[in-house]
Amino acid sequence: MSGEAAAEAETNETGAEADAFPKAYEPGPAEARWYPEWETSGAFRPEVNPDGDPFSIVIPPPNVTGSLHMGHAFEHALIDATVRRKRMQGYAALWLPGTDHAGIATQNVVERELAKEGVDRHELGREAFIERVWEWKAHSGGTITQQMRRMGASCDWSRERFTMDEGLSHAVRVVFVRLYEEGLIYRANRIINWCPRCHTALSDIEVEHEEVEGELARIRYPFADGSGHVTVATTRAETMLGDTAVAVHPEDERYRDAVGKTLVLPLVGREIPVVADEAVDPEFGSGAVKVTPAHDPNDFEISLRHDLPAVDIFTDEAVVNDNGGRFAGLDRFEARRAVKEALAEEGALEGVDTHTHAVGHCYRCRTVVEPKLSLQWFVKVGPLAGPAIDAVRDDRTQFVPERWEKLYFDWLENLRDWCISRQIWWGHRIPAWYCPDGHVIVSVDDPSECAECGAGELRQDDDVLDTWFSSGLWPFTTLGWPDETDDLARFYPTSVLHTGFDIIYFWVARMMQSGLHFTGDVPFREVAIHGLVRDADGRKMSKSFGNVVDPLELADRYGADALRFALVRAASPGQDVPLAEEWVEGGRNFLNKLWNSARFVGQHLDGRPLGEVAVPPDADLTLADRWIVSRLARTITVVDAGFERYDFAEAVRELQAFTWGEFCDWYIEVSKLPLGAGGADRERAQRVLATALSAIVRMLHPVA
RNA sequence: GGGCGCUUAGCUCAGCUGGGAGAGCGCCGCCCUUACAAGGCGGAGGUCGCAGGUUCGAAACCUGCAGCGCCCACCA
Repeated sequence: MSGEAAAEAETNETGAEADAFPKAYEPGPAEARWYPEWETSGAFRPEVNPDGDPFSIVIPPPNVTGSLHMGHAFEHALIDATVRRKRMQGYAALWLPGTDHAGIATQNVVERELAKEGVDRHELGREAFIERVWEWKAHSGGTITQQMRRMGASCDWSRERFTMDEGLSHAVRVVFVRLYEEGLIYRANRIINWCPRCHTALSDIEVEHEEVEGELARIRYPFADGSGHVTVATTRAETMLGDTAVAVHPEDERYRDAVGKTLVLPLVGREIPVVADEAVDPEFGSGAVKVTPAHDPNDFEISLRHDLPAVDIFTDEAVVNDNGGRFAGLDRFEARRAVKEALAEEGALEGVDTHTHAVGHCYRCRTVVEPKLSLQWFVKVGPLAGPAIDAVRDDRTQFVPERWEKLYFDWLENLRDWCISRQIWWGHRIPAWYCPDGHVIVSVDDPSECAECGAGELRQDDDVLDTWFSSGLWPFTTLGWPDETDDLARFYPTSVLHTGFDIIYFWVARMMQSGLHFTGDVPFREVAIHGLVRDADGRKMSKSFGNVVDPLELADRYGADALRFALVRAASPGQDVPLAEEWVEGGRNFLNKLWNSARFVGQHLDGRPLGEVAVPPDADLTLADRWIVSRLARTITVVDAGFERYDFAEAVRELQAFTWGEFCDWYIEVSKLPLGAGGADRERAQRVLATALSAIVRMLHPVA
């Protein structure tokens, strides 16, 4: 911490206490000593600059699923650099910290913990289970905040928030009720993405598509009147058990006569119609599509247009149910094999081709997602997306680098309604109640009777909200919304959001929509997108790869500042940052160099504090003096510009090159002569040295 | 099927508005010279992916190609 170097230099007035300025840079004790002092003195609170203009950043709240990883350390280093710099510039700078309850992810973690004890959450029951998750949260959340302190994060802990705090939970209800009353939240039976492992619905972006070498089975469906057959192609043969029609394109000559006729579904015997629908691509396969309304979104749409029934053939575990007749009890992949075999026996299987296509997986557990017709809550996003697009179009919010805007626009322009209900226990329970007569009451406060019929027996919806529903409100709920608090007035809109490109859809776009809708203003003026931390060979850090590096371990070995320095030094805007232990070692070496330059300067100030000497000399400057002063001025310009564009790498590299290559290698060496000469020469060199050192230390403070 | 990014020294990368090829780490040689061996001094190392084009001049701008990586996608 260069701030400490300066502090040490100033307290070490006599230069006599050798221990106070050891020969080697020892970050451990210094970091441990200063952080608590800074925190308790209120140095991290915006109130330290009471008259400053507000500058604010809300943390992308880490999930309370475990501990911090290198990605967090990196992101926090960038945020901290930004906030520290603004604080130095006199802004009332706020970095608001906090954590996210992370619904499915945390529930899964706790369920795994329970499994170790041989307990299933259903045995515990809902309340006891949630109790357990709160215990887990207390533990994990505490770990995270301690780790952030260890890394030197200058956030205002007095304003720490959690997505399931009382205040934020209240805000969630207010938002839900308001959207419901505006007709922007509705409940409907629709095809959603179902995870058979997590037992819950997922939104479209919670599904990760992956190219798979699959198959395309051609199946013959005979006409009921015995006049031949229609061949359909499918990647999921087992779903034919739920077919209720076959569709062809209305202009397709081949099927002109077939439309309106009846087919007999093989294996099942159900009579199903041939319908004509524009959605069918006559070029694909045979041009005839089997229609399974309960298990395919396209087919569901077709079924609505032709008034077809939907037959759900799966249980919540994706095992064939009673609608699957003799295949009941088989898991969907077993069923696929069995159905093909049975079809082959009947002579209905025309053939099977290989076919690569994308298959959706649950982003939390990697299980293959099952499209399923289900009664869920949705947000109608159309009216929300427009303003969010406009706000970025007219630069009320700017992305850095700008190219990410395109991604943002593409997504918002093609949004489908957002499924927000989750069939899990950990999260914000949906504020909807049902009376015995089927009336629905949506309310901020728990109702005691049905608003329509007065019935007293109300049952609350069992589901909880998508975790991103509450994190999407983060920039204003953390500041006190819906109350009109001083903080909300002062710090909203926030200044900049530092975040990764991977959550532009999940989080950034949602905050933009909700922020604009509920506060009338954008949630942040800028979105600075950073890359991913990778290993020294550019590979993604992953547990299965065994290349994850624990930030705390590196911080203990080289100092938190050395780690932050190494991370930031590689952070060109939007680029991934590779990290090897040697880079961190290099950071530590640089700080050691700086430490020793401070030690040298301190030894030659005749006991005067650095701040007192750091004034430009009035005597005539030597060539060397003028050179270093001009180089310093240039460095300040470049470093400043780098920070301003969030090009931290540029700023830090320049600063390092100047400090080491020019100030230490040349000026300090040259200064030894005038320092030894004494008199005015000595005084002049002292002032130049102190001026430069002081400037360097202050320029570095945002990072280390 | 769309879109984006990358390709510069052994490794990881910077090079922003065209005119000097750079950094960190690694490597080689000599130095424990009282700020610093976590260091100092000196040094090796690059047809800037390929092919064209624009220009007095291109690593940088344009076009095409190749390789790598990422994101999105309800052609069964």
